[in-house]
Amino acid sequence: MAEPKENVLMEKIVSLCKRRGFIYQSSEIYGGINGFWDYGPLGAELKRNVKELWWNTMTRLRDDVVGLEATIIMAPAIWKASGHVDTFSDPMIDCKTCKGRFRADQTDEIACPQKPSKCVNECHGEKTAPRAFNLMFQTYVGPLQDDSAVAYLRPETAQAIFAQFKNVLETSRQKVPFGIAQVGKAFRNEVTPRNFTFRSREFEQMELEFFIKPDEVIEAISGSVATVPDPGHPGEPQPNWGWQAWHQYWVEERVAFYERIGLSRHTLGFHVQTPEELAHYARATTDILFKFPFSKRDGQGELKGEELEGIAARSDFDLSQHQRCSGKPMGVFDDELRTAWGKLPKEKQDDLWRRYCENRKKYLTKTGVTDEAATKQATEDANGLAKGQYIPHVIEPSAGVDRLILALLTNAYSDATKTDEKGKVETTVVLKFHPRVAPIKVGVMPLLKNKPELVTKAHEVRDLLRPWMNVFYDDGGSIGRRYARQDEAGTPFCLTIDFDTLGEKPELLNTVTLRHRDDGRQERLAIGDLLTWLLPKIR
RNA sequence: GCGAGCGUAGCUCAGUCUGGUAGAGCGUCACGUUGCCAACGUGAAUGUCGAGGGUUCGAAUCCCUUCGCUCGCUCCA
Repeated sequence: MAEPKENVLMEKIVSLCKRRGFIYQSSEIYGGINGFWDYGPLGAELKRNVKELWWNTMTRLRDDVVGLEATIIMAPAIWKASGHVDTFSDPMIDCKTCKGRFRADQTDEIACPQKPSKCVNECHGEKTAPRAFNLMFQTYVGPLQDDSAVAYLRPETAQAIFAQFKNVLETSRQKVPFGIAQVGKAFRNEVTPRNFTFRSREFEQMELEFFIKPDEVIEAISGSVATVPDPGHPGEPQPNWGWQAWHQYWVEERVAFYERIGLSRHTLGFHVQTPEELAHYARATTDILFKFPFSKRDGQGELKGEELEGIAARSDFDLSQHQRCSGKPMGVFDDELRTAWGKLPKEKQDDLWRRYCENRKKYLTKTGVTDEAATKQATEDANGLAKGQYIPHVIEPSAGVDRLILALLTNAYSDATKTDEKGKVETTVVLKFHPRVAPIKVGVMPLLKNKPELVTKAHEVRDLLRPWMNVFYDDGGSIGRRYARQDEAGTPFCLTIDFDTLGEKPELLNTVTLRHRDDGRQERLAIGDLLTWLLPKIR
């Protein structure tokens, strides 16, 4: 395989991250630990900005989403209900002869790589016994380390949202449709961490669970479910939206978010999961991808991209599971539904009742409930619908923070080599972050540091801006070198305090040079106008 | 976890084959200088050559183990 220049780009990014203090390897002085990464001074600011923007966009700027911050260790039963205890532990078999690794439950289906005419369990390769690969980190709660004390570090933040659904519903004065958002750490004991921070064992997620009414309920209340328009943003949420409209709405909302922080649509990719790829409970999943240098290529040689976020329509699976496993009701009561139901013609009632019942039964049967018990429970659930009760469905936009950070770094990276008059070749690096995510918003520098009046004035400008944004003060070296340092950190603006600031040209008294990172352009701004100029650009 | 490659200063890398006790460029720091894009001068710091063990009079260099990184199998946010 040709050594692609993409790998060279990745290497440049990794070394820049270390050199400038974005990302370090965890525990480096002890030799490091595989799959764990620390954020340095610039990385911590960048990450904080990204999480704050997400939080503000998803919760504070909306009426219909509230926040949650749950613990990392939860009752282990949650992970039984969610399916993680079972599905995260595929028994695997290794073949010592052909070096292949196979799922133990598929050895009679997969062809042997060396003898494709035979399947794996018929070939003569020397195979290991099946070994469990549980991807959840285990620990013990309390001093006794026995089986009853086993607990897990959460492999996703989502389940806490489902587990606290009723509490939030009852204390937030929200009604379906509404969402619960959470940002936090999650842990997966990945078989092979890869691609810098892209697949880590400890990572951070930004997840929204947006609860909606089942289509049958929409139909009962609004007469019919809105048809989904052509691709694109479907506009302001409407009462007659079913899961498809809501799913499309969230995909477009999320893309708009990425665009607002500098990832234009052409840097993103989309993957609509095929029916075979979908989890059995999912109605649809659209992945938003970013074209990383290490991404695989499609038939035309175009980068396909790697997943930043998945937006899944998960039906009522999660709440149903927790209702079934905890024995606590997870349904909601909807007065509007009860009233509307009473006014429906008998045929319509019967039709909706039958469809809701069928969907409930389909779910219950798939979880292993006997046909008889499933019929009984589904009938009860459908009778509840007629009284205004249902289990909400959910749309889940789930994003990886660290992956997004890596995407922003990759997207921002730009370098150029130039030769000076002495023939010396140097490489200049500019990180073209969108000002909203840039770790340092503005560099403040006196033109010369041996002129105390310049330094004093520069300190004043720094102190003026500091309460509002992350400011970096620098008086070391030539002005060009200081600009270059800020370019490498991705600082969008630099302010230089010069003799005109002090009134050498009286008409320029109390103005500073504002220098733009991406093109070096300069303009003159009054110190008194700085905040009104800067704030809209960084928020 | 399996297979392949790699690991020398903050970064990029030379030195490893042919053992003799560690170097370059860039960066960093201090002082001087400085009139808008990595200017210059002087001075300084930094490595138990990824870690541990072995062979040897002597190991960055040869051998073993281990940790980490990259790539493939597998998995996902």
